[in-house]
Amino acid sequence: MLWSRAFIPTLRETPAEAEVVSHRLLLRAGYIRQLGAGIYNYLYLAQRSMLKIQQIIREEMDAIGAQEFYLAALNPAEVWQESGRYEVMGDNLFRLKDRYGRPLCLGMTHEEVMTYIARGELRSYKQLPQIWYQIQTKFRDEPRPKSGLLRVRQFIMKDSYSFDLTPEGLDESYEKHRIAYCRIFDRCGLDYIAVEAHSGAMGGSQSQEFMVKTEAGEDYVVLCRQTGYAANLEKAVSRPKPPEAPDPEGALEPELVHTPGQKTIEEVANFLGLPQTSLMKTLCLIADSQPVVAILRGDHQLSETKFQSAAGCQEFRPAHPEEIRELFGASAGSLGPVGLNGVRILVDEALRGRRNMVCGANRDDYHLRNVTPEEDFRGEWHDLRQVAPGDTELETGAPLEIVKCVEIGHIFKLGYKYSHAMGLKVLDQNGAEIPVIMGSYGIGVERVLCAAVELFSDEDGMCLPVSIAPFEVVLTPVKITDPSLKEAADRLYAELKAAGVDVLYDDRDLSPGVKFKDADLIGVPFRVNIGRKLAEGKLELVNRRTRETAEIDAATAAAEIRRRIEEARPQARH
RNA sequence: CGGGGCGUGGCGCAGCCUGGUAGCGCACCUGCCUUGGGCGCAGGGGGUCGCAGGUUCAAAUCCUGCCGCCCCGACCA
Repeated sequence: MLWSRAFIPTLRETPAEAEVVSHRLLLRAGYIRQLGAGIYNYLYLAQRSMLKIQQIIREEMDAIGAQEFYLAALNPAEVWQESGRYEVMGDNLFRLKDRYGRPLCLGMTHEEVMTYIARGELRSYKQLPQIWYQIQTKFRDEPRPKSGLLRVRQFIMKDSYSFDLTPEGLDESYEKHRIAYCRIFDRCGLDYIAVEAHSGAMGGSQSQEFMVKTEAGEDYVVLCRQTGYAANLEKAVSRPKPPEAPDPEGALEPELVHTPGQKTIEEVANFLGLPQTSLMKTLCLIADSQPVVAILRGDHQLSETKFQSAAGCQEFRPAHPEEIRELFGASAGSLGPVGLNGVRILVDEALRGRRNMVCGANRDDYHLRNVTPEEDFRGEWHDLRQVAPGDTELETGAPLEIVKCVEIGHIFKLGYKYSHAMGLKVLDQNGAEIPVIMGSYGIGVERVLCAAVELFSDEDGMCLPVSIAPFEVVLTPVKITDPSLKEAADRLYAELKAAGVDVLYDDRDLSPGVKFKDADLIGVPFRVNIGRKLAEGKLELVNRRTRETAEIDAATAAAEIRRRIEEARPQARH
């Protein structure tokens, strides 16, 4: 492509609304333009990168025997009503009506449609396993689109679905995907982490997310460098920091303490001269309309996802002050589990074995000393707390760190959720009807691009990996009006094109500084300067990421450039 | 949905408080000049001041309502 003919609207200044690095650079480099909140147009450069990412995905999916479909994005509501997700997805699902008033929605993922196809056509165990995938636009009415392409309302996703006869078969399909995902992200040149994940509203058992560490992310991952443990904060487990003070010994009876005006854990701890670790925190949640009480160590935070699974509820919210008053006879500053009847009590594992702690007395301005779980109250033991800084690895006690990440892919075992809901069954060897077991596997294509930009950029712009950059090399004759430079550039351009290299030829009559700045900004991994050294038969090959400059012979430049591009191309390591 | 901010040529902003001529930098067009890191000189084009209503002789500016976008929170396969 000739730069003089290409639509690459680079900006010298950053549009005011862009905060995160990838958003700023994608705008400045002329990759994307915004159309509305969470809605973007992908211009020439973005589309080239997106297509390269999709091609890598396609190759690796095909390599595990997956079959590409093209599915309807416009879905009749009935299909989603069957699975129950028409309600579950709430406002996140874009809904519309056709001219006759029939309800439709825009697909935010395609479990329903894939299951719909499968149940109509799959009849026999002989047809399994199957892996079907699509690379298509998804729609989600996000409550708050943000961070450029990282959280949007319309985006491209690769999603695949596996259909197996047995759980063992699902294990195989899942493992195939895991390896394919590693290969895809390797080939896209990303540094990523595979972490244990919560399977959330999708339902299912085992689940892993592929994460890229970046400040622009919205997920937190708990990592252990020594043991390799890696899990989403939503599901991570840990060994808590030990209590700061020993518990009083002995079989002491609960004792009322007057604590006027002391409501928060911090206030009560200070008032009594105890560390927060000697207190119990009592939270009241309304889970699927039923009150549930959660007891945690004073310094710990409730993990919402863990609470939800422990309570086994669809949704929950903090109780309102009136509800708390009615249940406990006290307000939120003085709640405790002692003497509570008829309410489910969930107790965090970190309190197991603790004795004679402090909690609220269910009487305003009073707390109780010497409260011991299992003796003074009973509840169901669960892991309820969120991993906190300073916690250590559960088994080994090795240090943990918590890092901010963006999720680029997610694989999980769905199990029978959709086959049951929608009646997907096949006949086995004995002629008996058995439900099909499913898996679901997604990759956010824009997020792969964003993650690459977040990972590889500097003050001048992007430094994209060769495999997903819109061009592999840019030719920059320093002075296009100089016939000898132009002639050399023309020839090299023709040779590179003939060699199958993705080359952008900056044939614009602009000062070299402008051309260098533009090339740096759009992130092409190699630049060839054609300038003063040409008289000696030399060109300069500049590596965008390292800034290393090599002199190469003009005569054999095309072959040399090609060699270096291939050398720089990220390889699958799995 | 709660809190905050912003809407003025393509981009970045000033002007608004204290009503009266829409302005600056970049980008763009023409010509000359220049050519190894966003070059110089000269000339030029482009704006319903987010929308609607109100106050006023007069509104970008004051008042009311609405819309849009961004950020924080809530939310989120």
